[in-house]
Amino acid sequence: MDLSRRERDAYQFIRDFFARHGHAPLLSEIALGLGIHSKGTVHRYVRAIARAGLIELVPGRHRGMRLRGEASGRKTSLPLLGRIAAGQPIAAIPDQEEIDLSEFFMGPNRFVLKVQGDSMIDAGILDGDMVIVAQRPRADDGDIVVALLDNEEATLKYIHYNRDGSITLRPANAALRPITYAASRVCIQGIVVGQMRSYR
Amino acid sequence: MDLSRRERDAYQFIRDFFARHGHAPLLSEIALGLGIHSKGTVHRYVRAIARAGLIELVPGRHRGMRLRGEASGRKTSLPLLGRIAAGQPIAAIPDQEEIDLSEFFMGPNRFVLKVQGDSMIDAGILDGDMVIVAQRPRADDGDIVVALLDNEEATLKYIHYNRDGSITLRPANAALRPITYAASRVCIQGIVVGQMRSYR
DNA sequence: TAGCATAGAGAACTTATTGAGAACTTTCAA
DNA sequence: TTGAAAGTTCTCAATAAGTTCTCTATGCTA
Repeated sequence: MDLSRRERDAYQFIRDFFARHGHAPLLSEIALGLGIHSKGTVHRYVRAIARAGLIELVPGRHRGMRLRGEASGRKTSLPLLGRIAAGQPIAAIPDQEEIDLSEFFMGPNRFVLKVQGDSMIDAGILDGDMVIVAQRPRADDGDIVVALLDNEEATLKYIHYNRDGSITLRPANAALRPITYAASRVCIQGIVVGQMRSYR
Repeated sequence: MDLSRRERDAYQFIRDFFARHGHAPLLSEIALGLGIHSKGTVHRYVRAIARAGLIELVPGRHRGMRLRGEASGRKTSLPLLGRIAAGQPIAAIPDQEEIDLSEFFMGPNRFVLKVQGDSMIDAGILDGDMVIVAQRPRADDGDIVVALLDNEEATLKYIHYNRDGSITLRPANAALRPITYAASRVCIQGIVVGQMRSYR
């Protein structure tokens, strides 16, 4: 049982709402979130999501829905307590979100690389960090990409497209220089969508 | 039951679309992707791909197709392809591990903070990053800690213990100076065990 | 050259999806 | 207790998308 586009939007909103508030949204809140003015329509979506087995409905009740599946089961999330740096003690920060670590970086066609070397150090990507890469043949100007040079050497760099069609790969390290290549020599393996580091 | 060239193109596009968006494309999206102006033609290709058993069709529905085969399971791990920076094309690197994102940072009594400001920039912790903090009353010399000053201000700093019992909190930013406090003024909320960042 | 498979355009039709809103019942908090 | 707010069940309409055709063109090959 598949969901339509708006049904998926609604499901996304519901999950998001649960993560943020710890309880289910009202139909009117979903409607607001989706930019819809009819709660009848929203109700139809909610029923479709329930039919697909993604949530469970408690008829009649206000906020009468529960998440099903991993969403409610195994805990893969940590509380997001707030911002650090200034002002208040952390414990006092309200509006407790949850951040789902398995969702944070997951996506189709992604992989992880362990970074070696300091070429992206000024971008906060250090030696030994992991970068999450989305496999894609094209990037936008300014993206951090994994690029293959002459089908031999793989590197992590900022990418810039030049007017003459050539491509400049720019390290984030004051000690290293950008280098420009003919577009044919550069094969983009993917773009960096995340980075993580473990201290211990 | 082989596919023609354009049918293969269409199948490729569909797989790609699933990978990128997590759901099926419209006929018109496939048409756009292949540079075709007739959805009737695309429909013929899609039927051929279904007849070949590569996808499953749900007649009538918008985006009514499903990939068949490996593409269905939901994972919380990503392949760790290897190290980047030098030498070989990534694809050639063997020894494929999987890295489980929900395990990587999970642990008892941990929480996440969103970093504000540049005080730890030289440690690769940038404005907007998330840090994973293990709630602990004590830290080791040199750890990055979340410390509460005079029960009022929470900060993220390196911690150093001095011989006279005082505590020095040291930013990782050349523009800022370490400050030394009496131990009684510093309350350690936890130590940073991880850091992550999401691009775009 | 005739026959066939592949390719693409597009018309005509059917159905799905989306949204609004009315009318009704039930829940819940003051 | 009670009434506003919330959920439920409809219908109506507009639009977008899928389906089924026919027509044409272009190679390939028997």
